[in-house]
Parts: sequence; structure tokens; C-alpha cells
Amino acid sequence: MTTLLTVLDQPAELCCTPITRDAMSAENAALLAAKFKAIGDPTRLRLLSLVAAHDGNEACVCDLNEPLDLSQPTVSHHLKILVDAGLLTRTKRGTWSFYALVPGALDNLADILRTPAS
Amino acid sequence: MTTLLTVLDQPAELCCTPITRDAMSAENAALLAAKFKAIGDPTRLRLLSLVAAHDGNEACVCDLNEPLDLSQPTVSHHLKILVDAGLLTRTKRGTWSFYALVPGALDNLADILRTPAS
DNA sequence: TGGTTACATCGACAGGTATCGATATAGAGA
DNA sequence: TCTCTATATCGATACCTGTCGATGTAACCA
Repeated sequence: MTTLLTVLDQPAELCCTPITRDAMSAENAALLAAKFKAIGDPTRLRLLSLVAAHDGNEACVCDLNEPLDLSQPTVSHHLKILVDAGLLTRTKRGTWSFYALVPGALDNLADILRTPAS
Repeated sequence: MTTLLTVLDQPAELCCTPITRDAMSAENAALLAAKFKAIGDPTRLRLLSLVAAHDGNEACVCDLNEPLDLSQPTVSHHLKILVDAGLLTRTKRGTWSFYALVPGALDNLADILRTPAS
């Protein structure tokens, strides 16, 4: 009886009473699924990877468009989904938009997946 | 420059050359996204949680149907997706089907999300 | 053999999503 | 102000997905 899939994250969003054992509530499941769904897409995984590979975990859109072989609106669409999921932040500097990893966001998701004993 | 989102898993599926730094390849992204997509659904997250909450990380379908408030075919559909993603295994004993966590599967996904330095 | 139980599969349908071209917006520079 | 560049948003479309009732299947039991 491992106590898997606990909910420890989302301190920003006022929700999610932590469950340390037993099954996951429907509300927590919905909130977590939204985040995993955001990274459950090849393009968005690559975008996260590209951002993480840059200095300061931050990248300009101009650096993200070319390697993906997708139209600019499509890339912008995926970036918006990652921002809405709380995984990236957007900062505008001049004409350029910079996307950065939200510190700890991916680690929080990792903690949920890790089995204690295993 | 963190070396995030490396690919360490899928030893069973003959694929995925490990990338320890730099951006993720399209092939790895597709394989990983398929797994994250499987857990990117509230019902499937709850199913994983229910299975993990049972002794031996194994549960009978009869124990999984009732707490979800979904039809039996729908639950069966979600379980199949989790099996296809390599996260659960199915074992038939008599009339009953038992689903169990694949050892290490979720931990491998967690490793991919974890940022080294952070 | 026939019935019952447990579960998977099928077919259909509604809603979601990834993608694109076209367009809007907004900042920089002349 | 006018233009150019960078990016977001819009509208449309094709495809995917979650859900259900109906049905198939296989094991157990009488």
C-alpha cells in the first residue's frame, strides 16, 4: 500500500486540500490532469525542452518558432496553453516575447508521480 | 542552462536514444507525450491513484468502477489507455481482471520532469 | 447445457483540439 | 506619420477523444 499520487503543489491557486494517502479526489484530479494534459503533446514537450535548454530557462519566441516546423500561430497557441497551465511565464521586452519556466512547476508535477517506496 | 527533460526510460520499447542535454528530438517528444497524455485525464489519474492505494499496487476492476460514477465501458476504455501507455498491466484471474502499476513507469516520467539544479 | 457474472469491444455521437491562413496589435525605426 | 517586424488573436476545418448503450466473450456455477 504505497501512498502515491499525493497532491502537494499549487500554492498559488487556492485549492487542493493535500491528500497524503488514499485515493485522489475528483477536484484534485481535474486540476492535475489539466497540467499533465498541457505536457501531453509533442510540440509542447519540445517547447518546454527548448526553453529549459536556454540560459536562465528563458527563450524568445523567435528561437522557438524555427525548430518546430509549424506555423507561427500554432506555436503561439501551444505557448499560451503552457502559460495557462502555469508552466511558463510570458514577458514582453520591446517587440519580443520571452517565455520562461515557472520555477518548481515541473518539479511539483514530478513529485506527484513519484512512488514513495517503489 | 539546465539539462531538463532528458529521456531515460522506455527500456522495453526499443527506441529513444537518451538525450542528456540540449533540446528534445521529435521522436522522443512523441513517445513521451503519449505517456503524459495518458495521465492528462482526471478519470485516468484517479484510476492510477486507486490502483496505487491498493495492496501490492494492484486492484480489481470491480473496485475501480464504483468510485468513478462512470459507465463500465468508459472505465474499461480508460484502463486500456493506461495499459497501452505502459503504466498499468492487466492480469485475468478467473472472471476478474486485475490492474497493477508497472513498477518504475511513473518514476521514469517523474525523472524526466525534474529539473537538475532548480 | 443453460444461466449468470465480469469485463471487453463496438458503433455512434457530442465536444474538444491542433492546425492553418488571414488579420489585428504593438513596438521600433525612419 | 508611415513602415516594418514580431507576436497574438480570429475563424474555419479536419481530426481526435470521452462518453454511452448495446453487444460480444469468457469464466464460473447449477
